Amino acid sequence: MSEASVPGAPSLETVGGDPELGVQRWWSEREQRLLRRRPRVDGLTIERIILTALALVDVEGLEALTVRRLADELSTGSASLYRHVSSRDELLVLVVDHVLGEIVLPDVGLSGRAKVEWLSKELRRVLIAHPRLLPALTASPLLGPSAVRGAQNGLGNMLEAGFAPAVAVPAYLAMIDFVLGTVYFDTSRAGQNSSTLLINGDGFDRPSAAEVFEFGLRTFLDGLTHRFPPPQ
Amino acid sequence: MSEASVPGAPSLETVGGDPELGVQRWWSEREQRLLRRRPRVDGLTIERIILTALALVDVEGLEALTVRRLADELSTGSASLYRHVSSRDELLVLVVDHVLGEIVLPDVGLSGRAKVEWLSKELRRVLIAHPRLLPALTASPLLGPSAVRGAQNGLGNMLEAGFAPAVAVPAYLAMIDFVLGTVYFDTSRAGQNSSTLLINGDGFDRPSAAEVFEFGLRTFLDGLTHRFPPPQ
DNA sequence: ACCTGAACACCGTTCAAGT
DNA sequence: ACCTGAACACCGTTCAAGT
Repeated sequence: MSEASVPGAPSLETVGGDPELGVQRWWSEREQRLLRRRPRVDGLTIERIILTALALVDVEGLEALTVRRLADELSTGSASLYRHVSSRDELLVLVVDHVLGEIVLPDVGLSGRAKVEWLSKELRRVLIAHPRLLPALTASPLLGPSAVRGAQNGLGNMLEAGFAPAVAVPAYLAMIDFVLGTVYFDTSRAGQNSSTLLINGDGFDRPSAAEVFEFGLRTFLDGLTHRFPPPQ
Repeated sequence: MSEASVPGAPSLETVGGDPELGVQRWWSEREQRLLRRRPRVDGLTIERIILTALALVDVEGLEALTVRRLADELSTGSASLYRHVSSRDELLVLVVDHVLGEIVLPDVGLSGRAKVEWLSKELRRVLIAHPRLLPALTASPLLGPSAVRGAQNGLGNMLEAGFAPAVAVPAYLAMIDFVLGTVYFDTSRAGQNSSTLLINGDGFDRPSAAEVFEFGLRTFLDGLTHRFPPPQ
């Protein structure tokens, strides 16, 4: 997994050379590259690679996704994979965006608040469907086509729910942080027992991860409506 | 980083054999072991190992923390480190709890709600101080002595703020998820640009990570008070 | 008893040599 | 032009041999 860039380095989006993995320009240049490309003779496609990688992660975990192991799974050599992806990190970025593509956008007929709730639940749903992939979520900025689609819908929903941009933007971002936080720590070992055993030790009931999510989402949205009542 | 245990496996806390890394019994058995231990002649102590590992992560990132490299840093061989920690994962667990030990608990004179806010901000503060360590947070349940100290204080604050246990418990857990979510995604590459470039593209102002955190915390706590008004 | 050099079984990635 | 075997420079971890 790649490290964060050095603070103070020039903005990655504007520099002339190769763009950093996963930033906006990286995605657009990748699209150009894919269009220019001739079909490969060996039957290997990036789609097949991504699906096989995801299946491997789902079944055996992120650690099992090694370039060599994936090549085995595809009956080829590890070097051959490097004709389709330039690094293991790039592969992870592609798999993550593929999973975000499973998000079903809310029906346009729903109210703004209902759309906000729908999208949060969908994000949680698709991520929980692939719990062992989650540590890869932080490997790159979430700017692939599916992530962008979700973010545009999500922010749009907040605006449609009647919040001014100066409220909708931090509200949207805070809600994403909350959803990712619950998913991350509820499915990883961090949340598995976490503070909870303690709580059991104190004789309190332990709510399920889903209950904590519902509770937090509802409380946050109620607080939002309470702090910023919709204009009449 | 270790993988989550197989779902459906017997509870890790109650089985007879060696407890899984980071669970409660693991911590207590570790304490027993440390008490029985004679001082080492080579000057290597677990404290020195933890501090050196944390410094290495802070300066060069989590990837640079290899057993071999850490051994170099301590002028010894990698095999020698295995007399103090049984794996790289165990080392990460110890470093994470060490960092949580930097949390300053709220002054007892503060109100319940002020204590809740204080602890959330402290958790955020100590984690942000070591951004490159964060991916290690999910490697194990957070049940070390410092994590337990923080969790007990955190839940206690919620109760002291006047919420019934059935509210305080999910509220506490949801808030932790939110704090960890903001820290995680604001400091990792995932949040670095995230949905935010998009937003810039749409002409909206981009709030800072700190602003999103403050906004979310305040909104959540307001929602909590609104949904569950304190008895008189 | 304690310590550790050297080995084992892996990694991600590159590149010269093949077709 | 496309593909890939074999190598390079690493890993985490173990264990027999040393003191």
